[in-house]
Amino acid sequence: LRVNPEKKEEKERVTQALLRVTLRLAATHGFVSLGLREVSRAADIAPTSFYRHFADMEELGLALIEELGGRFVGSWTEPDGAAPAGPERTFAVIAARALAAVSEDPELLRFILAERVGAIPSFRAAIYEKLSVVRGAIREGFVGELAVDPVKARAPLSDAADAATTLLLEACGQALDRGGEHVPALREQLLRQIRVLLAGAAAVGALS
Amino acid sequence: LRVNPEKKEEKERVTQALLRVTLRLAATHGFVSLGLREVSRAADIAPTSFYRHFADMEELGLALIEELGGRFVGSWTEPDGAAPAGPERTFAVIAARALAAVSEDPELLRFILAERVGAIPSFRAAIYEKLSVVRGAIREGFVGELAVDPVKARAPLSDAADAATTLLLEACGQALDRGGEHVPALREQLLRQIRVLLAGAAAVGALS
DNA sequence: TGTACATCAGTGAACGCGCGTTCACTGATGTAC
DNA sequence: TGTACATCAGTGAACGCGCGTTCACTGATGTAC
Repeated sequence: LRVNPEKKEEKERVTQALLRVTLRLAATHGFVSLGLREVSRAADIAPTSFYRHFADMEELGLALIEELGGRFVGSWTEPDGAAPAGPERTFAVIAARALAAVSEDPELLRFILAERVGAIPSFRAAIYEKLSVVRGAIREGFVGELAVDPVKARAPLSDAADAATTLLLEACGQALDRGGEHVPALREQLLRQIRVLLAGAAAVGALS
Repeated sequence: LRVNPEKKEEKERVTQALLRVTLRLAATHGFVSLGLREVSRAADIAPTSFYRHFADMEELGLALIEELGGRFVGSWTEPDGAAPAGPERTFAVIAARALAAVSEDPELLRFILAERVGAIPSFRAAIYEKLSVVRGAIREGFVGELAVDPVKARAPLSDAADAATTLLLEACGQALDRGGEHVPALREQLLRQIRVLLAGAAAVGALS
Protein backbone atom coordinates (compact mmCIF):
# COMPACT_ATOMS: atom_id res chain seq x y z
CA LEU A 1 0.00 0.00 0.00
CA ARG A 2 1.19 3.43 -0.85
CA VAL A 3 0.52 6.54 1.17
CA ASN A 4 -1.10 9.75 0.12
CA PRO A 5 1.65 12.36 -0.22
CA GLU A 6 -0.71 14.97 1.23
CA LYS A 7 -1.16 12.79 4.28
CA LYS A 8 2.55 12.36 4.66
CA GLU A 9 3.01 16.08 4.36
CA GLU A 10 0.37 16.64 7.01
CA LYS A 11 2.10 14.31 9.42
CA GLU A 12 5.40 15.97 8.72
CA ARG A 13 3.88 19.34 9.57
CA VAL A 14 2.85 18.09 12.99
CA THR A 15 6.29 16.57 13.54
CA GLN A 16 7.92 19.90 12.71
CA ALA A 17 5.52 21.66 15.06
CA LEU A 18 6.62 19.33 17.86
CA LEU A 19 10.27 20.12 17.14
CA ARG A 20 9.78 23.90 17.03
CA VAL A 21 7.62 23.95 20.11
CA THR A 22 10.20 21.90 21.99
CA LEU A 23 12.89 24.41 21.09
CA ARG A 24 10.73 27.26 22.33
CA LEU A 25 10.03 25.58 25.66
CA ALA A 26 13.60 24.32 26.08
CA ALA A 27 14.91 27.86 25.68
CA THR A 28 13.19 28.92 28.90
CA HIS A 29 13.09 25.77 31.02
CA GLY A 30 15.78 23.50 29.60
CA PHE A 31 15.23 20.44 27.45
CA VAL A 32 15.46 17.77 30.14
CA SER A 33 12.73 19.45 32.15
CA LEU A 34 10.24 19.04 29.31
CA GLY A 35 7.61 16.33 29.22
CA LEU A 36 5.71 14.69 26.43
CA ARG A 37 2.43 16.21 27.62
CA GLU A 38 3.86 19.70 27.84
CA VAL A 39 5.16 19.75 24.27
CA SER A 40 2.04 18.01 22.94
CA ARG A 41 -0.14 20.65 24.57
CA ALA A 42 1.96 23.44 23.07
CA ALA A 43 1.78 21.77 19.65
CA ASP A 44 -2.01 21.43 19.90
CA ILE A 45 -2.20 17.68 19.73
CA ALA A 46 -3.45 15.12 22.24
CA PRO A 47 -0.74 13.63 24.47
CA THR A 48 -1.39 10.22 22.96
CA SER A 49 -0.73 11.55 19.46
CA PHE A 50 2.85 12.26 20.45
CA TYR A 51 3.62 8.55 19.99
CA ARG A 52 2.71 8.75 16.29
CA HIS A 53 5.86 10.85 15.86
CA PHE A 54 8.39 9.88 18.51
CA ALA A 55 8.78 7.05 21.00
CA ASP A 56 9.85 9.47 23.74
CA MET A 57 11.45 12.86 24.34
CA GLU A 58 14.96 11.57 23.80
CA GLU A 59 14.06 10.45 20.28
CA LEU A 60 12.58 13.89 19.65
CA GLY A 61 15.74 15.53 20.89
CA LEU A 62 17.90 13.44 18.59
CA ALA A 63 15.62 14.37 15.67
CA LEU A 64 16.11 18.03 16.63
CA ILE A 65 19.85 17.59 16.38
CA GLU A 66 19.83 15.45 13.23
CA GLU A 67 17.36 17.53 11.25
CA LEU A 68 17.20 21.12 12.45
CA GLY A 69 20.63 21.16 14.04
CA GLY A 70 22.40 19.56 11.12
CA ARG A 71 20.83 21.86 8.56
CA PHE A 72 21.48 24.83 10.83
CA VAL A 73 25.19 24.43 11.42
CA GLY A 74 25.57 23.02 7.91
CA SER A 75 24.33 26.34 6.53
CA TRP A 76 27.29 28.07 8.15
CA THR A 77 29.70 26.25 5.87
CA GLU A 78 27.98 26.44 2.49
CA PRO A 79 30.35 27.71 -0.21
CA ASP A 80 30.04 31.45 -0.63
CA GLY A 81 29.97 33.24 -3.97
CA ALA A 82 32.72 35.77 -3.37
CA ALA A 83 36.34 34.87 -4.00
CA PRO A 84 38.62 34.32 -0.99
CA ALA A 85 40.43 37.48 -0.07
CA GLY A 86 42.62 36.76 2.94
CA PRO A 87 44.08 34.08 5.17
CA GLU A 88 41.04 34.04 7.44
CA ARG A 89 38.45 34.65 4.72
CA THR A 90 36.74 31.27 5.05
CA PHE A 91 36.58 31.59 8.80
CA ALA A 92 35.24 35.13 8.57
CA VAL A 93 32.36 33.95 6.39
CA ILE A 94 31.53 31.08 8.74
CA ALA A 95 31.74 33.36 11.75
CA ALA A 96 29.48 35.95 10.14
CA ARG A 97 26.85 33.31 9.41
CA ALA A 98 27.09 31.72 12.82
CA LEU A 99 26.70 35.05 14.55
CA ALA A 100 23.81 35.94 12.26
CA ALA A 101 22.20 32.69 13.39
CA VAL A 102 22.04 34.13 16.89
CA SER A 103 19.20 36.43 15.85
CA GLU A 104 17.73 34.14 13.20
CA ASP A 105 17.17 31.14 15.45
CA PRO A 106 18.29 31.84 18.99
CA GLU A 107 16.27 28.96 20.42
CA LEU A 108 17.94 26.36 18.23
CA LEU A 109 21.35 27.82 18.96
CA ARG A 110 20.68 27.76 22.70
CA PHE A 111 19.63 24.14 22.46
CA ILE A 112 22.76 23.17 20.56
CA LEU A 113 25.11 25.04 22.89
CA ALA A 114 23.38 23.68 25.98
CA GLU A 115 23.11 20.05 24.95
CA ARG A 116 26.64 20.05 23.56
CA VAL A 117 27.77 19.95 27.19
CA GLY A 118 24.55 18.71 28.79
CA ALA A 119 23.79 15.54 30.70
CA ILE A 120 22.65 13.32 27.82
CA PRO A 121 25.61 11.52 26.21
CA SER A 122 23.77 10.66 22.98
CA PHE A 123 22.98 14.35 22.48
CA ARG A 124 26.57 15.35 23.09
CA ALA A 125 27.81 12.78 20.60
CA ALA A 126 25.27 13.77 17.92
CA ILE A 127 26.06 17.48 18.28
CA TYR A 128 29.78 16.80 18.24
CA GLU A 129 29.31 15.01 14.94
CA LYS A 130 27.37 17.91 13.43
CA LEU A 131 29.93 20.42 14.60
CA SER A 132 32.81 18.41 13.22
CA VAL A 133 31.56 19.50 9.79
CA VAL A 134 32.14 23.09 10.85
CA ARG A 135 35.52 22.23 12.27
CA GLY A 136 36.43 20.49 9.01
CA ALA A 137 35.40 23.47 6.91
CA ILE A 138 37.43 25.83 9.08
CA ARG A 139 40.39 23.53 8.73
CA GLU A 140 39.97 23.37 4.95
CA GLY A 141 39.89 27.15 4.89
CA PHE A 142 43.15 27.32 6.80
CA VAL A 143 44.74 24.77 4.48
CA GLY A 144 43.64 26.51 1.29
CA GLU A 145 44.34 30.06 2.30
CA LEU A 146 47.60 29.52 4.09
CA ALA A 147 49.07 27.35 1.34
CA VAL A 148 50.60 24.89 3.79
CA ASP A 149 51.30 21.24 3.32
CA PRO A 150 48.32 19.60 5.01
CA VAL A 151 50.30 16.46 5.67
CA LYS A 152 53.34 18.04 7.29
CA ALA A 153 51.27 20.53 9.31
CA ARG A 154 48.54 18.13 10.28
CA ALA A 155 48.73 18.57 14.04
CA PRO A 156 49.08 22.37 14.04
CA LEU A 157 46.21 22.63 11.57
CA SER A 158 44.01 20.48 13.77
CA ASP A 159 44.93 22.48 16.84
CA ALA A 160 44.12 25.72 15.09
CA ALA A 161 40.83 24.44 13.68
CA ASP A 162 39.82 23.08 17.10
CA ALA A 163 40.64 26.35 18.77
CA ALA A 164 38.86 28.40 16.11
CA THR A 165 35.73 26.25 16.38
CA THR A 166 35.71 26.53 20.16
CA LEU A 167 36.14 30.29 20.05
CA LEU A 168 33.39 30.57 17.45
CA LEU A 169 30.91 28.70 19.64
CA GLU A 170 31.87 30.75 22.67
CA ALA A 171 31.23 33.94 20.70
CA CYS A 172 27.81 32.61 19.72
CA GLY A 173 27.01 31.87 23.33
CA GLN A 174 28.10 35.34 24.42
CA ALA A 175 26.01 36.88 21.65
CA LEU A 176 22.99 34.88 22.81
CA ASP A 177 23.39 36.13 26.35
CA ARG A 178 24.31 39.72 25.73
CA GLY A 179 21.93 40.58 22.91
CA GLY A 180 22.15 41.56 19.27
CA GLU A 181 23.79 44.91 19.82
CA HIS A 182 26.96 43.22 21.04
CA VAL A 183 27.30 41.03 17.94
CA PRO A 184 29.57 43.39 15.96
CA ALA A 185 31.96 43.73 18.88
CA LEU A 186 31.95 39.98 19.47
CA ARG A 187 32.64 39.34 15.79
CA GLU A 188 35.55 41.78 15.84
CA GLN A 189 36.99 40.13 18.93
CA LEU A 190 36.58 36.69 17.42
CA LEU A 191 38.32 37.70 14.19
CA ARG A 192 41.15 39.31 16.14
CA GLN A 193 41.57 36.09 18.11
CA ILE A 194 41.73 33.99 14.94
CA ARG A 195 44.15 36.43 13.30
CA VAL A 196 46.41 36.15 16.32
CA LEU A 197 46.06 32.39 16.29
CA LEU A 198 47.15 32.17 12.66
CA ALA A 199 49.95 34.68 13.09
CA GLY A 200 51.17 32.64 16.03
CA ALA A 201 51.06 29.43 14.07
CA ALA A 202 53.18 31.05 11.38
CA ALA A 203 55.60 32.51 13.90
CA VAL A 204 56.04 29.19 15.66
CA GLY A 205 56.95 27.79 12.26
CA ALA A 206 54.21 25.26 12.18
CA LEU A 207 52.54 26.95 9.25
CA SER A 208 54.26 29.08 6.64
CA LEU B 1 19.21 33.46 71.59
CA ARG B 2 22.33 31.79 70.51
CA VAL B 3 22.54 28.49 68.72
CA ASN B 4 24.44 25.40 69.64
CA PRO B 5 27.45 25.18 67.35
CA GLU B 6 27.03 21.43 67.22
CA LYS B 7 23.49 21.90 66.00
CA LYS B 8 24.61 24.35 63.35
CA GLU B 9 27.26 21.93 62.22
CA GLU B 10 24.68 19.17 62.01
CA LYS B 11 22.44 21.29 59.82
CA GLU B 12 25.37 22.23 57.64
CA ARG B 13 26.18 18.55 57.16
CA VAL B 14 22.69 17.90 55.80
CA THR B 15 22.93 20.96 53.55
CA GLN B 16 26.20 19.69 52.13
CA ALA B 17 24.65 16.27 51.61
CA LEU B 18 21.88 17.88 49.57
CA LEU B 19 24.44 19.69 47.43
CA ARG B 20 26.57 16.62 46.79
CA VAL B 21 23.60 14.41 46.06
CA THR B 22 22.25 16.97 43.62
CA LEU B 23 25.55 16.97 41.74
CA ARG B 24 25.50 13.21 41.53
CA LEU B 25 21.97 13.09 40.15
CA ALA B 26 22.49 16.07 37.85
CA ALA B 27 25.46 14.33 36.26
CA THR B 28 23.23 11.61 34.88
CA HIS B 29 19.86 13.32 34.36
CA GLY B 30 20.59 17.03 34.16
CA PHE B 31 19.94 19.58 36.89
CA VAL B 32 16.65 20.96 35.61
CA SER B 33 15.13 17.50 35.56
CA LEU B 34 15.67 17.11 39.30
CA GLY B 35 12.95 17.55 41.87
CA LEU B 36 12.98 18.38 45.53
CA ARG B 37 11.66 14.96 46.45
CA GLU B 38 14.26 13.14 44.39
CA VAL B 39 17.22 14.90 45.99
CA SER B 40 15.69 14.68 49.47
CA ARG B 41 15.25 10.95 49.05
CA ALA B 42 18.84 10.56 47.90
CA ALA B 43 20.02 12.64 50.87
CA ASP B 44 17.99 10.54 53.32
CA ILE B 45 15.74 13.26 54.62
CA ALA B 46 12.00 13.72 54.40
CA PRO B 47 10.81 15.85 51.48
CA THR B 48 9.47 18.42 53.89
CA SER B 49 12.87 18.80 55.52
CA PHE B 50 14.21 20.16 52.26
CA TYR B 51 12.62 23.52 53.09
CA ARG B 52 14.78 23.87 56.19
CA HIS B 53 17.74 24.33 53.82
CA PHE B 54 16.49 25.82 50.57
CA ALA B 55 13.31 27.47 49.35
CA ASP B 56 13.43 25.53 46.08
CA MET B 57 15.79 23.81 43.67
CA GLU B 58 16.90 27.05 42.06
CA GLU B 59 18.16 28.33 45.40
CA LEU B 60 20.00 25.04 45.88
CA GLY B 61 21.56 25.40 42.44
CA LEU B 62 22.78 28.88 43.21
CA ALA B 63 24.27 27.64 46.47
CA LEU B 64 26.06 24.94 44.47
CA ILE B 65 27.61 27.59 42.28
CA GLU B 66 28.40 30.04 45.06
CA GLU B 67 29.87 27.55 47.51
CA LEU B 68 31.19 24.45 45.80
CA GLY B 69 31.66 26.05 42.39
CA GLY B 70 33.40 29.14 43.68
CA ARG B 71 35.79 27.19 45.86
CA PHE B 72 36.39 24.73 43.04
CA VAL B 73 37.39 27.10 40.27
CA GLY B 74 39.02 29.35 42.85
CA SER B 75 41.40 26.52 43.70
CA TRP B 76 42.68 26.58 40.13
CA THR B 77 44.15 30.01 40.62
CA GLU B 78 45.75 29.79 44.04
CA PRO B 79 49.33 31.04 44.01
CA ASP B 80 51.75 28.20 43.48
CA GLY B 81 55.02 27.77 45.31
CA ALA B 82 57.35 27.41 42.36
CA ALA B 83 58.80 30.45 40.65
CA PRO B 84 57.45 31.40 37.22
CA ALA B 85 59.55 29.88 34.49
CA GLY B 86 58.10 30.87 31.15
CA PRO B 87 55.63 33.09 29.36
CA GLU B 88 52.79 30.62 29.84
CA ARG B 89 53.85 29.36 33.25
CA THR B 90 50.82 30.76 35.10
CA PHE B 91 48.46 29.37 32.53
CA ALA B 92 50.15 25.99 32.58
CA VAL B 93 49.63 25.74 36.33
CA ILE B 94 45.98 26.71 36.06
CA ALA B 95 45.45 24.29 33.19
CA ALA B 96 47.07 21.46 35.09
CA ARG B 97 44.82 22.04 38.07
CA ALA B 98 41.68 22.42 35.99
CA LEU B 99 42.39 19.20 34.13
CA ALA B 100 43.16 17.45 37.39
CA ALA B 101 39.75 18.58 38.57
CA VAL B 102 38.24 16.42 35.88
CA SER B 103 39.05 13.30 37.83
CA GLU B 104 38.79 14.85 41.28
CA ASP B 105 35.24 16.12 40.95
CA PRO B 106 33.80 15.29 37.54
CA GLU B 107 30.23 15.81 38.69
CA LEU B 108 30.84 19.37 39.83
CA LEU B 109 32.73 20.13 36.65
CA ARG B 110 29.92 18.73 34.52
CA PHE B 111 27.43 20.87 36.40
CA ILE B 112 29.48 24.01 35.90
CA LEU B 113 30.11 23.38 32.21
CA ALA B 114 26.47 22.50 31.58
CA GLU B 115 24.84 25.33 33.49
CA ARG B 116 27.31 27.86 32.10
CA VAL B 117 25.34 27.61 28.88
CA GLY B 118 22.11 26.14 30.24
CA ALA B 119 18.60 27.50 30.31
CA ILE B 120 18.66 29.27 33.68
CA PRO B 121 19.96 32.86 33.34
CA SER B 122 20.76 33.28 37.03
CA PHE B 123 22.98 30.19 36.88
CA ARG B 124 24.76 31.44 33.79
CA ALA B 125 25.40 34.80 35.41
CA ALA B 126 26.65 33.29 38.66
CA ILE B 127 29.00 30.91 36.87
CA TYR B 128 30.26 33.66 34.60
CA GLU B 129 31.16 35.63 37.70
CA LYS B 130 33.06 32.71 39.25
CA LEU B 131 34.93 32.06 36.02
CA SER B 132 35.91 35.68 35.62
CA VAL B 133 38.27 35.08 38.53
CA VAL B 134 40.02 32.45 36.42
CA ARG B 135 40.04 34.73 33.42
CA GLY B 136 41.54 37.50 35.54
CA ALA B 137 44.27 35.24 36.87
CA ILE B 138 45.17 34.09 33.37
CA ARG B 139 45.33 37.70 32.26
CA GLU B 140 47.53 38.61 35.22
CA GLY B 141 49.83 35.77 34.25
CA PHE B 142 50.11 37.08 30.72
CA VAL B 143 50.81 40.59 31.98
CA GLY B 144 53.48 39.52 34.43
CA GLU B 145 55.24 37.01 32.29
CA LEU B 146 55.18 38.90 29.01
CA ALA B 147 56.33 42.18 30.58
CA VAL B 148 53.91 44.26 28.54
CA ASP B 149 52.32 47.55 29.42
CA PRO B 150 48.89 46.49 30.70
CA VAL B 151 47.41 49.87 29.79
CA LYS B 152 48.61 50.04 26.21
CA ALA B 153 47.90 46.38 25.48
CA ARG B 154 44.60 46.23 27.31
CA ALA B 155 42.46 44.96 24.42
CA PRO B 156 44.91 42.32 23.15
CA LEU B 157 45.45 41.09 26.69
CA SER B 158 41.71 40.76 27.22
CA ASP B 159 41.29 38.96 23.91
CA ALA B 160 44.07 36.55 24.78
CA ALA B 161 42.77 35.91 28.30
CA ASP B 162 39.24 35.36 26.97
CA ALA B 163 40.46 32.94 24.36
CA ALA B 164 42.68 31.08 26.81
CA THR B 165 39.82 30.71 29.30
CA THR B 166 37.47 29.43 26.63
CA LEU B 167 40.01 26.92 25.36
CA LEU B 168 40.69 25.78 28.92
CA LEU B 169 37.02 25.07 29.58
CA GLU B 170 36.66 23.26 26.27
CA ALA B 171 39.62 21.06 27.16
CA CYS B 172 37.97 20.24 30.48
CA GLY B 173 34.75 19.31 28.72
CA GLN B 174 36.61 17.08 26.28
CA ALA B 175 38.45 15.44 29.15
CA LEU B 176 35.15 14.77 30.92
CA ASP B 177 33.73 13.10 27.84
CA ARG B 178 36.72 11.16 26.65
CA GLY B 179 38.05 9.86 29.96
CA GLY B 180 41.15 10.29 32.06
CA GLU B 181 43.55 8.61 29.67
CA HIS B 182 43.12 11.46 27.19
CA VAL B 183 44.00 14.15 29.71
CA PRO B 184 47.75 14.31 28.92
CA ALA B 185 47.04 14.69 25.20
CA LEU B 186 44.40 17.32 25.84
CA ARG B 187 46.76 19.25 28.12
CA GLU B 188 49.48 19.17 25.48
CA GLN B 189 47.07 20.41 22.84
CA LEU B 190 45.82 23.15 25.13
CA LEU B 191 49.33 24.33 25.93
CA ARG B 192 50.25 24.32 22.23
CA GLN B 193 47.19 26.42 21.50
CA ILE B 194 48.10 28.95 24.17
CA ARG B 195 51.72 29.06 23.02
CA VAL B 196 50.53 29.79 19.49
CA LEU B 197 48.13 32.40 20.80
CA LEU B 198 50.89 34.24 22.64
CA ALA B 199 53.35 33.93 19.78
CA GLY B 200 50.71 35.39 17.49
CA ALA B 201 50.01 38.26 19.83
CA ALA B 202 53.72 39.07 19.84
CA ALA B 203 53.96 38.73 16.07
CA VAL B 204 51.00 40.99 15.49
CA GLY B 205 52.80 43.53 17.62
CA ALA B 206 50.12 43.80 20.21
CA LEU B 207 52.40 42.39 22.87
CA SER B 208 56.13 42.63 22.92
C1' DT C 1 -18.47 0.96 -10.80
C1' DG C 2 -19.17 -0.82 -6.11
C1' DT C 3 -17.79 -3.32 -2.02
C1' DA C 4 -14.84 -5.23 1.38
C1' DC C 5 -10.70 -4.61 3.63
C1' DA C 6 -6.09 -2.40 5.23
C1' DT C 7 -3.55 1.48 6.89
C1' DC C 8 -2.65 4.94 10.02
C1' DA C 9 -2.74 9.80 12.42
C1' DG C 10 -5.36 11.34 15.92
C1' DT C 11 -8.26 10.77 20.08
C1' DG C 12 -10.52 10.47 25.09
C1' DA C 13 -10.86 7.74 29.10
C1' DA C 14 -8.51 5.66 32.47
C1' DC C 15 -4.53 3.86 35.28
C1' DG C 16 -1.16 4.30 38.86
C1' DC C 17 2.51 7.31 40.34
C1' DG C 18 5.47 10.93 41.91
C1' DC C 19 5.42 15.73 42.34
C1' DG C 20 5.55 20.41 45.32
C1' DT C 21 3.50 22.31 49.15
C1' DT C 22 0.71 23.01 53.62
C1' DC C 23 0.11 21.91 58.17
C1' DA C 24 0.43 20.69 62.86
C1' DC C 25 3.46 18.24 65.52
C1' DT C 26 7.91 16.30 68.04
C1' DG C 27 11.88 16.63 70.59
C1' DA C 28 16.25 18.41 71.48
C1' DT C 29 18.45 22.48 72.98
C1' DG C 30 19.08 27.23 74.77
C1' DT C 31 17.34 31.30 77.60
C1' DA C 32 15.13 33.91 81.48
C1' DC C 33 14.74 34.48 86.03
C1' DT D 1 18.67 24.84 91.23
C1' DG D 2 14.20 24.40 88.97
C1' DT D 3 10.60 25.92 85.93
C1' DA D 4 8.49 28.09 82.06
C1' DC D 5 9.19 29.45 77.54
C1' DA D 6 11.49 30.09 72.75
C1' DT D 7 13.88 28.24 68.87
C1' DC D 8 14.31 25.28 65.18
C1' DA D 9 15.60 20.91 62.22
C1' DG D 10 13.06 17.20 61.12
C1' DT D 11 8.69 14.70 60.33
C1' DG D 12 4.19 12.15 58.44
C1' DA D 13 -0.26 12.85 56.64
C1' DA D 14 -2.73 14.87 53.32
C1' DC D 15 -3.95 17.84 49.25
C1' DG D 16 -4.57 18.55 44.38
C1' DC D 17 -2.13 18.10 40.09
C1' DG D 18 0.34 16.74 36.03
C1' DC D 19 2.91 13.01 34.42
C1' DG D 20 3.81 8.76 30.97
C1' DT D 21 1.51 5.04 29.12
C1' DT D 22 -2.28 1.59 27.70
C1' DC D 23 -6.22 0.80 25.23
C1' DA D 24 -9.96 0.59 22.11
C1' DC D 25 -11.89 3.54 18.97
C1' DT D 26 -12.77 7.00 14.82
C1' DG D 27 -12.52 8.47 10.33
C1' DA D 28 -10.14 9.55 6.30
C1' DT D 29 -7.74 7.46 2.64
C1' DG D 30 -5.82 3.81 -0.37
C1' DT D 31 -6.06 -1.04 -2.36
C1' DA D 32 -8.09 -5.37 -4.32
C1' DC D 33 -10.91 -7.26 -7.36
